[in-house]
Amino acid sequence: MIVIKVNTVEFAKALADETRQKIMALCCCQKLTVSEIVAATDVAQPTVSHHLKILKSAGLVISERRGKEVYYTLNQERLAAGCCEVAENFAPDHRVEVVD
Amino acid sequence: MIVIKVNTVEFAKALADETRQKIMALCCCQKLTVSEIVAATDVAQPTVSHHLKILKSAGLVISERRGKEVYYTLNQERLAAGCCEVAENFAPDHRVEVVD
DNA sequence: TTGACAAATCGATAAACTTCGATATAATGA
DNA sequence: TCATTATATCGAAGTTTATCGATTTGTCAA
Repeated sequence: MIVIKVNTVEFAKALADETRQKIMALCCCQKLTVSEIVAATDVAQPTVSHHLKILKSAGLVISERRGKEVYYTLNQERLAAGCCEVAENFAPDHRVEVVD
Repeated sequence: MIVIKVNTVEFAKALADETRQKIMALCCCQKLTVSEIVAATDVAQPTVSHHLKILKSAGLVISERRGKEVYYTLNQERLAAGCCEVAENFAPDHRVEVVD
């Protein structure tokens, strides 16, 4: 079993924005280009790129260039690990786990 | 079974600060007065009160006045619920649950 | 009711963050 | 090479947030 260590402050900061949560919900189960995310949200392209950068720094999205386009998708494993890490740190009386 | 609905943006914002995470870690398993939290952290009393207010708004701490002092303790149940809510929203392929 | 202590609120300041227009970089096809 | 399209970076403006000193509020005991 692989244990992913997550910096919980960086993790929480990455989540702590409505626009980023929208982006995360969008590319949670699919790969989307920046343009597609821009079209699906109400923010400008540089803003989307900015948020994607923050999410990427936190390890919460994975990117993959295909020609001119870059596809982004949520790193669900990392997200689940972050949630568990937070729960472990602050709610030790409640065992929160990834059940597979 | 009681399902606690958590606003994930407010939840993440409440977590998204190092000082608040320190405070949460401190009063995670015990009741502490504001003075005790001030003594244990490196921040001024008004700052601690400010952070406690944010945590309380998010439902993450419970307070209880006893005479002149106010005791704060982390609401672990709420914290675990928030973690699960985030995981459910953004990592639906990974089942994250509170295991009791 | 007054004095003392704990905690909350106020007000100001500085730092961090979000947003976007303008511009730069990257990739492709003509 | 040049034009075009996609994305990233830059720089500035506006907003939010963290912090703390000063003050207020709440509680109790004398």
